[in-house]
Amino acid sequence: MPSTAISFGLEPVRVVATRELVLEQIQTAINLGRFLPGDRLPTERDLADMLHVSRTTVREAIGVLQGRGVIEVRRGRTGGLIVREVLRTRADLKKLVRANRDQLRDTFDYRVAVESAAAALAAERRTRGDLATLRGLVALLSSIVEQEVELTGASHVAQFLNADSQLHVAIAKSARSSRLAAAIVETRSAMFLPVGAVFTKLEPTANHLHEQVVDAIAMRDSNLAGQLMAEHINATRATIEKWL
Amino acid sequence: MPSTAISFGLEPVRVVATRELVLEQIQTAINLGRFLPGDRLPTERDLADMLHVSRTTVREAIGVLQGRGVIEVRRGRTGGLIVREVLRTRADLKKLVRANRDQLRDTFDYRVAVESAAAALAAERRTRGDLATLRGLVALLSSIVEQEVELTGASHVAQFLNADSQLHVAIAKSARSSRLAAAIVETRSAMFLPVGAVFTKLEPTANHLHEQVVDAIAMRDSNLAGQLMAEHINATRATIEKWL
Amino acid sequence: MPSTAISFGLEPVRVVATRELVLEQIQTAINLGRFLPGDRLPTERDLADMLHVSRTTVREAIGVLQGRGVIEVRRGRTGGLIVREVLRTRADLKKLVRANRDQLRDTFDYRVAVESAAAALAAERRTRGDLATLRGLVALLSSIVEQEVELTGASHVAQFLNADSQLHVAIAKSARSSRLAAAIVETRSAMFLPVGAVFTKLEPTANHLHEQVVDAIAMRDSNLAGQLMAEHINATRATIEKWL
Amino acid sequence: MPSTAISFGLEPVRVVATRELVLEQIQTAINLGRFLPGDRLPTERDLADMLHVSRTTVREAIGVLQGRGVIEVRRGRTGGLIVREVLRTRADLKKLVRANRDQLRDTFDYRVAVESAAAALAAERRTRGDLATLRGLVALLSSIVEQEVELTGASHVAQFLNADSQLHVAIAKSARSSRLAAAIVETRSAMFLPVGAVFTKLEPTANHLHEQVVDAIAMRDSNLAGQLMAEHINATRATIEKWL
DNA sequence: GTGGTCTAGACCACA
DNA sequence: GTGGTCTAGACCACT
Repeated sequence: MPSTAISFGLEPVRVVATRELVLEQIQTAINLGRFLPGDRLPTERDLADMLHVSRTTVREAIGVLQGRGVIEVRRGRTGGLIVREVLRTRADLKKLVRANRDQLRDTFDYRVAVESAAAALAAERRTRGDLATLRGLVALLSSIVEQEVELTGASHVAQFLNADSQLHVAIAKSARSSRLAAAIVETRSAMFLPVGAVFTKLEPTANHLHEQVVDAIAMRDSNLAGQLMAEHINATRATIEKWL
Repeated sequence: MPSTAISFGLEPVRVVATRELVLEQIQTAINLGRFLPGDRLPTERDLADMLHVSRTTVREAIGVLQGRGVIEVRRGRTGGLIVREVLRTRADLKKLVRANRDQLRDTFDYRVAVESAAAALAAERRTRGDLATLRGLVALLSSIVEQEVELTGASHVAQFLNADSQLHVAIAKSARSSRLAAAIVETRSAMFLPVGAVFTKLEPTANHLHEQVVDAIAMRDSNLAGQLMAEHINATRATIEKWL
Repeated sequence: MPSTAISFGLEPVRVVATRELVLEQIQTAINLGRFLPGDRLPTERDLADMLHVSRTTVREAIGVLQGRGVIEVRRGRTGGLIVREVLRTRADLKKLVRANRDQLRDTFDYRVAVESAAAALAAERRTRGDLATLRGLVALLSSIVEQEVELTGASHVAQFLNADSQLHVAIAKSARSSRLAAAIVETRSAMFLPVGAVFTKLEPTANHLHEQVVDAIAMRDSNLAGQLMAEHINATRATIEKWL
Repeated sequence: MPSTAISFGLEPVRVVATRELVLEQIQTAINLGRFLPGDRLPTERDLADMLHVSRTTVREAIGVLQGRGVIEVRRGRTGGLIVREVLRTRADLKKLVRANRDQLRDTFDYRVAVESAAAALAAERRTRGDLATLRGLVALLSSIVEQEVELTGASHVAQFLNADSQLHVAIAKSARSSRLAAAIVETRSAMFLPVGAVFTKLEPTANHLHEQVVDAIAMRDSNLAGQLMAEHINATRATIEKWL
């Protein structure tokens, strides 16, 4: 039963400044691997257009990201906003992740719920076009896993995560559910830190469950798709929990 | 695959004014039946304290609610903010709900995902205290269903919905998942209109599935709890879809 | 040409508290002789109803009037709000009036404008009923002038002023002009002090010009009515100016 | 004779919120043509200073004006509060004016009274400086009337009305009467709609009576000045009445 | 003691 | 440097 303190269900509101939202958007995009280390972000002007805010506001967010060491601003013709290689000691990361342990567990519970539901619904609702997209993304992931690693381990993982995110979102889209899709994007961004901390190099098996999930979706086996997805996420959870 | 337009995952930010958040909080509390028609909301000053905003901001939200006809403002010592009986023709409601049909379906998909996950987790994690709370709420619901109806049908339903909301949130709390709890609160508020439109009087069976879900939670049968909850919500969905 | 300071015609606004308006209304009614010394005002409750404000607000105004010595509050069955005899030395009054000399002149200019216009229009537009009313009021005034003076001089004058005000307002009403009527009421109240100060007893001729004005109105002689009214007011002005 | 209902001269008080006064001030300034379509009002902060109120209060008034479509709000460095071109069909205007026909007549009666009184007094009291000002304004009006019309008819008229208002107020100032001046400003604002509706383009003769009035003032012919002014206003009245 | 109004000042987002 | 938003506190009018 609700405690008397919130007996009316009224909780303090959190004011969100526009610049925070902008900051979050860009940081999230980087976290999700949309921009890999060394990549150039769109110009300030383009970012402002995309986000429907003024350049001033974008600049403020950029300033913060620069301060965080996430991006580097280079001037001149060859310049722009360059995503930096994130260099953090694993010990630092572990400390950081541990501090948010409860939140992490909460997020995992939520991920299992939404991602397996999305997979189950996708099995019911996917079109042939959806399936092609999913297969394509699985293939892309395989090629990333198997590629010659010329990059640092971190970048390799980042590249994988980018495609991985696309796949999970594509599943939610095949499920025709915008709320689930939004939830997936949001939680993946929230998980970036622990995932980046734990997976410093790709296991050859990283993509196996993906294939099985997509197969289940192909076969329209709703229960199986949901179950496999839950397994997949719980596997990640287990790996991280062990590491902690 | 994501369209090129959002190829970077950067979407326009939605600036959220504090007053909108306040408005949403209060409207949600009313939608969930935390305040029944005829009830008095906390005073403006108390709301401001609860929500950690200034009275001015609260008043702006109050003004909107007044404009919507949701509350009535009475001045003087014995005055206050009174929740109004919402009087809309069923035809109007049907039109309104139909206009948001896609959104409604999306919400139901999402509800099935989060509520059944919450029930399943609750079966694993509930304490004895949680169970007592859940049983208590089920009993409360039963008594509401069985009571002599001296109220209007709408008020009777509203009273039921309030206790119903409390039960569902209590399940999420038993699952020790704040994200799921928040999702449940949010979606229930979003469903306020269609539910209010369809259920104009309580069926004697309205509470049966609740009992079964709580029994499954009591027996720590995770799968069953999740399954029954999904059934429960899908039953509501079916009723509404049929009505449309 | 407007000075640069108010080049936009925007001047500071004066905030008017409700209690001031209530105070003004009651004070004005007394100034105009609507309530004579010794009269009882309506009860607080009735005043509140008449003025469309709460009793609290009326009480505040009453308090001020009591403080000014304008009314006396008597408790009990025979009690009520009693208008007091105003006792001021003539020297005090002269000082008071002199302090507002400019304003007084301004008001006279304005009175000449509106009252003679009202008289002129009344000559054009009066009905037979209007005329009867006007004649009645002139007769009333005559009877007051001629009556045995049992009262103090001040009360006698006050009684006269009351009827006098009614006549002037009746003329504006015969002119079918609410703006002019309102202006007349307002200015007469503003003139109360100087007039009360100067006319301590009634001249036998006090009513003569009234008769002539009403005659002109009866004959529908617009110009004459306006001219006589201007004369009438300018006579008062001259008397006061001489006294100052 | 006054009805018993107001037998004590006590009428309901009208509570005036500061924001209403502010609204009125700004709307009046625009009505009088102090700000022409396309002009920028002073900034919110400046208006607050001028009107001796807080910016919040100004903003409330601004919001109403925006809602009325009277001004347009532009953000940013080059933004501000811009007076909009009022576009209403003449049929709409006619309907609007007709609805207030009684009030319009009342206002005209009052205008004749105060404006001709002001002109008459100005003839007696004007200084040489006043005369120069008056002549200047008449010349300005002439130049407006004769100018090549590159503007829309409405703007041309608005420009004329602005100077016209200045002239009439200047006459009241020459009369050394603040009450008359205030009355003139107020009534001119009240006539904004009908005048704007009727005079869609300037007649070449629009300024002729002005010249004659000022000549009469110059010659210190009080009666003539008042008479001509009355004629001038009655001419306008006749034009409008005919149009209705 | 409730809602209604106003203030003075601050910071934000925009162009 | 503009409008947009929020705050904290005060006083007022109502019942």
